Amino acid sequence: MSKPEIHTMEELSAAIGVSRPTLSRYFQDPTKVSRSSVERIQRGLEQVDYTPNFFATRMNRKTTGMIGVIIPYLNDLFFTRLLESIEKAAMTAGYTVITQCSHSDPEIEKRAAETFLSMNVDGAIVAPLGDESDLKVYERLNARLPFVMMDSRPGTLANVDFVGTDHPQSTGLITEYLCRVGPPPIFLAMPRVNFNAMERERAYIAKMDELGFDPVVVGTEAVQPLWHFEAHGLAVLSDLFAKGQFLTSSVLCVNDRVAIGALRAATDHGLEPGALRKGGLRIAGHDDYPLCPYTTPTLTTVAQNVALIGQTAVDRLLEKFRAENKSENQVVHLIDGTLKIRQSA
Amino acid sequence: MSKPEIHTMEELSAAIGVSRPTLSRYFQDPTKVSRSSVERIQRGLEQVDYTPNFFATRMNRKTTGMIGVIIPYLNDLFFTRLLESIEKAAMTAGYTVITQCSHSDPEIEKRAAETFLSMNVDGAIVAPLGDESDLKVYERLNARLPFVMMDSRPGTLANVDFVGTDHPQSTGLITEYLCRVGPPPIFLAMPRVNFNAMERERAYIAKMDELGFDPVVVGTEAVQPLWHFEAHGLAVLSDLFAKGQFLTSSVLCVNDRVAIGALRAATDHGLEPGALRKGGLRIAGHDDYPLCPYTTPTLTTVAQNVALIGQTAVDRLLEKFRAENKSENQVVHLIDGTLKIRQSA
DNA sequence: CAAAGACTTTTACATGCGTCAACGATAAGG
DNA sequence: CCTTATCGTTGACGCATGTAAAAGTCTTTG
Repeated sequence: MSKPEIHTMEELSAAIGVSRPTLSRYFQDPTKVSRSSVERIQRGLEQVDYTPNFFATRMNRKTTGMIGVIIPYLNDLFFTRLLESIEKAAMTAGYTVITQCSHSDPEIEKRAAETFLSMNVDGAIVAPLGDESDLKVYERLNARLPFVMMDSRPGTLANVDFVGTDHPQSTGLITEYLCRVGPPPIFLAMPRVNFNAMERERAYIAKMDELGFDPVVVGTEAVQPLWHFEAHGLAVLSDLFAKGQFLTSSVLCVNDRVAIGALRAATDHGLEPGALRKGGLRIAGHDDYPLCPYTTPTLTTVAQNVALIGQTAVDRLLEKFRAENKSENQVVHLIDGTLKIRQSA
Repeated sequence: MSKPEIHTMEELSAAIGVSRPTLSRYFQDPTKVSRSSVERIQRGLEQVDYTPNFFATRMNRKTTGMIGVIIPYLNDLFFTRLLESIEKAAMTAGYTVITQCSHSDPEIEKRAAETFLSMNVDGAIVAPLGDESDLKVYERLNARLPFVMMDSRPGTLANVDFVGTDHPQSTGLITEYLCRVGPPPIFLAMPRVNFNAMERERAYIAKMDELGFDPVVVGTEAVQPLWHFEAHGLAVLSDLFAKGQFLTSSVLCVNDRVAIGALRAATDHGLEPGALRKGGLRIAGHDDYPLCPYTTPTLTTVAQNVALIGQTAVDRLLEKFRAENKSENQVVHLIDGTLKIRQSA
């Protein structure tokens, strides 16, 4: 960069002969400055290297143009897709997204929330960690900011906007499908610390009851670190196979990552899960993880509409920005899942 | 929140009877304030709800305590693992990580770099997009900040620190392995826009030459959107199978995601890739994607030491912080890959 | 040609906190 | 009890920009 560096608007204003406040207005919205000044400023900017200081601008503006997003895990393509759709929606609306990951640690989640408050973000979107989270963190955000909870939610939290999949619908859909085309499925669950995992488990049981079948739930004990979903599915199913159980049943997994582990367990035991093998083992998941079309066999699942969830969360936040403090009622968006029938069930 | 909210240090200082500068020093480092003041302040903080303003603190400090990180894709577990290791290393060192994703768009990558400059981050770590990136963006960052490039690098960029896998070593390792235990592999490449993809391709050719085999490279034409690696592997290999080629060869894929697509192609064509099938099709990848132990067959690959790469990148940045402007020479850390022998080859 | 009107620009103050130099208090030494 | 050294405290200024109100400027109208 051979261009001389200029660090403040003051210097810039001296360099190109336009007053500093005019420059300030130019950088916020060039149309608020007269045609002639715009040209003078633009000619000037070509000569030097200057960008307004991020902190100084944000500190004084009423609105920071920033949205804070917290997700629980990073190493999960479901959340990265969600994040991607949020970032794109926010970018389109002219907002900057600041992402923080809780890394499965409630303490980090709490710190991230405090950071957002101290940054005066315009709003926050949070996908909560689960049972171990401090609910006060969410209440605090909700009380002080436009706030939307996403993906999963604690049952006890009142008056918080929510956007996520309609799990009774989505899990009901695949449960019904599995029952229709083969033996009724058992449910390969997870330790009951994740709100969605619990919702899906309940939805499975409700649908089974409705259809007149006996629900069977396995895998609620933690045998692996919580976020190693594949390892969990593998361990639970391997264990059952070793005992000679469920070798020719249907298995509905709480999510696709668990299902991928389950597929491995099945293959390890010489089984080939698939819809075509009437009466044989079938395995299905939930989410439509991006790798589902590439597993062997390809994985039957229910797709969450990730793009719509992210977009809706941002849209709802934007609504709240406009509504200011006209205290509205709680808004809950439940989005339908879509059956993705592939080879595994 | 029944606690009264306090928005400025000024108010807080009035509320608990300690001068504002003392509070300022307390929040930066409590040991710089006398024992008695610390107690007064802590008692006061229990009564009210206050956090120092993020922007105001950052604007005035010489050092912002922030590290900017840019990664090219989000929907890739390799990068999320890298990000995770960076965040943990940075957190341990007391730094806050601000992450931006380029979403495969050089324009976004450029904006992210500008944002970091305007935020006065203490340093930046960038995993570049590839051939389409504007190299001036990296030069600009390197000239103005402690800067480390990570994962892959443009060949033409001089005097920039780098941390990444030693691809001649890692790719050489698996090429040699494949040649040793079976027929010499063809290389399932990618369009030549990704620096690492090119490095691995060259490393494969070099090793094949060294071993006296004829290198064969396929898949350099783009048939899918660039970042759909699995779809690329599937499409390229399916195409070749349809023409009756390479049905019983070995295939070294440029990375594991491509290999996962290749596995699917093989299975679709009734083939069962595996090391045990002497003379039959074998498929291997590169990276040790977290799902490799769960694919069918489990995927043989070379692991990149993600944790070490992330840690080293942060460490190097910290070194540069201390070194100030004592212009040191360029430092390049090349980290060995490790062979992960599984079922597929 | 003067006055009114519609914009622009500028003046002056505000934002929330870091930092230094001067100040004050406290404890050790005589 | 007074002096000196030490350490923590505070007043005053600085940081890079936003913003409301006052002061231009130029065009339009009577």
